[in-house]
Amino acid sequence: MPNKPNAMLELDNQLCFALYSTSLAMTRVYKPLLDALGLTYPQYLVMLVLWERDGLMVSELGERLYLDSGTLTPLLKRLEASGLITRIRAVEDERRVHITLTASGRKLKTRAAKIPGCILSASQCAIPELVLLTQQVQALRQRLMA
Amino acid sequence: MPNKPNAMLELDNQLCFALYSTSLAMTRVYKPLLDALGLTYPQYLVMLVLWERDGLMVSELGERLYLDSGTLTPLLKRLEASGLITRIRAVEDERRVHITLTASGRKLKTRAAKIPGCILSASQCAIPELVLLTQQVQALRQRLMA
DNA sequence: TACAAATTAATTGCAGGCAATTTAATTGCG
DNA sequence: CGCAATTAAATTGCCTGCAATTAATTTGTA
Repeated sequence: MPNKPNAMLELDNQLCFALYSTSLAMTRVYKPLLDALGLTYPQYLVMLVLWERDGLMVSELGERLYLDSGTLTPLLKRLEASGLITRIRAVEDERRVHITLTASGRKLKTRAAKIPGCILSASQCAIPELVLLTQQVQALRQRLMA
Repeated sequence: MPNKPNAMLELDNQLCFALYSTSLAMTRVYKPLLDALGLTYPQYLVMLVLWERDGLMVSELGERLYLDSGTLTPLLKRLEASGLITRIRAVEDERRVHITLTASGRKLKTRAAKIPGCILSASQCAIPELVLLTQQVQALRQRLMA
């Protein structure tokens, strides 16, 4: 009965592509702001986690960001090389590595505090709608991971 | 007045991270389905475009997917090596390269037609909500790119 | 017509993501 | 206790994204 038999295969009908392309568009908006801090977008996410709670293990960072050690280990080495974090093996269990902010890493939070406002204005979106959209996308994520 | 001065910097309040993590979660759901077709997710997106309209130039594919030649050229070479497309320089303007489906590439559409239904059921989401969410995310993309 | 400007892909180099494997340390069970 | 199973992080290899540059072609204009 549908007059478009392949409507579900059309690119612009697909939520996956909307998410994919919008996420990349978002990263492009962040790029100049993060360049000024010397961070990439995934590195910024790690810093957000650590600014909330310092001293996490690599695996705890991974649970928070839904990323694995194959992604995080080299990224964390670069953050360490930038002087923003330290990577220290736990003495009580030497398999574990604790990620801790340096003074410089903690200090960066002040400058980063300006970023969300810039993104908000770039998104041209009222805050209540933005909060709702965030919750809807988060709910979708939970269903996809189930 | 806010009791959470840094609420905007919290990871789970950020739309960007919701989009980023949900887009990656979506790709993970696609992975086993696309493995069966021998495609990666971005390669699948290129195939979606070509199934809608064949013979596009690299730059037209890029406009449709919001990707540049630095991403597309190697990806298209891999699709060519897989025997799904041909890359042919236009005779009327030899700067341009037309991307055309092979018989094998056209045929793959039949098998791919089952994928959207699988994703729909994985998303555990009613179609009207899904359509609305897609439109909202697309609208955000347009505002971010403005 | 000659030649600078533009356009289109391709190339280079770097930083993710992620599957698969490896290394090292710890747990737990016989 | 001894040793297999488990766990945590690191490593390897491949495929994106993307900035910056290059190469080749075409356009437009003096």
